Amino acid sequence: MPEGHTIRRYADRHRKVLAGRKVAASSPQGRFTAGARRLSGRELLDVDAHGKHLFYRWKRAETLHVHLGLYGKFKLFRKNPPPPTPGTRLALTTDEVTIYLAGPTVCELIVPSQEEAILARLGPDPLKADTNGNSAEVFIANLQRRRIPIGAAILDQSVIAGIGNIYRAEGLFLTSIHPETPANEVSAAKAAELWDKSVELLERGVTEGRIATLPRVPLGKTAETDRLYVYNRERFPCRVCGGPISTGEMAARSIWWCNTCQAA
DNA sequence: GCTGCATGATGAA
DNA sequence: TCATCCTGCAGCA
Repeated sequence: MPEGHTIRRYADRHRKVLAGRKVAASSPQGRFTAGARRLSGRELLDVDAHGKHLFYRWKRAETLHVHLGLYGKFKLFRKNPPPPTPGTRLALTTDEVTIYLAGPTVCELIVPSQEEAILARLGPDPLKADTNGNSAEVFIANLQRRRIPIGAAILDQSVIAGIGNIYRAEGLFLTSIHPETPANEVSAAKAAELWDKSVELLERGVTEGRIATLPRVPLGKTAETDRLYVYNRERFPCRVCGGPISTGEMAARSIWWCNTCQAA
């Protein structure tokens, strides 16, 4: 379930439990044995997140780069960890915690030039808006350079980093932008609104640990569609106007919108 | 128990 | 545009 908020939470959690400690590493699955051996026993210095990418920095070793893709997951155990499943790509352990990583698209060691290349092809991260003062302007400029529909543009991680399929649909709905609108035809003011809404939604996701876009959602178990406006809600009326929710495909992913609330 | 789909991204065609 | 990576789970028998 990894959009940008999930990745940020992993970074924060892993920094908290691993930074400043020597970490034992192994690859139960065997597909990262050499890398794990290289890291094992080193001290973790810091963990960074940008968009959906994670960077683990070590004393006297290369940087561990992880991208979870669609299936990847971390699991953290404080004590009595179960044995790793056969698919566990990487196990990180200290005296206090055991972390298992399964199913990532990327799990590799990289040198600084490779990290620079990764960051160079990522757009601004709404979760870093306060440290990168010109992020909104960069995002707006990125949109103005593209003629593709904005619903496709904001899934492109080089335009804005960290948005996934749920935030795409919800962000466009909450800013009344029709997903088919060509990116370069969205006004700067509207684009700024979309950036601000993305910041707000992702920050809320980090705080709450799940994606909720309705103003008030009861804590505890709720169906996903009870927390959202349009995503996966083609069987429900629009929460704002009562009209039908439309669905289709854009950038090879399903998308949902309201033709009335989101003007073409 | 099986099937298909999912909050992602890439590389081949 | 499509197949692939590879995991978990909802929905259905």
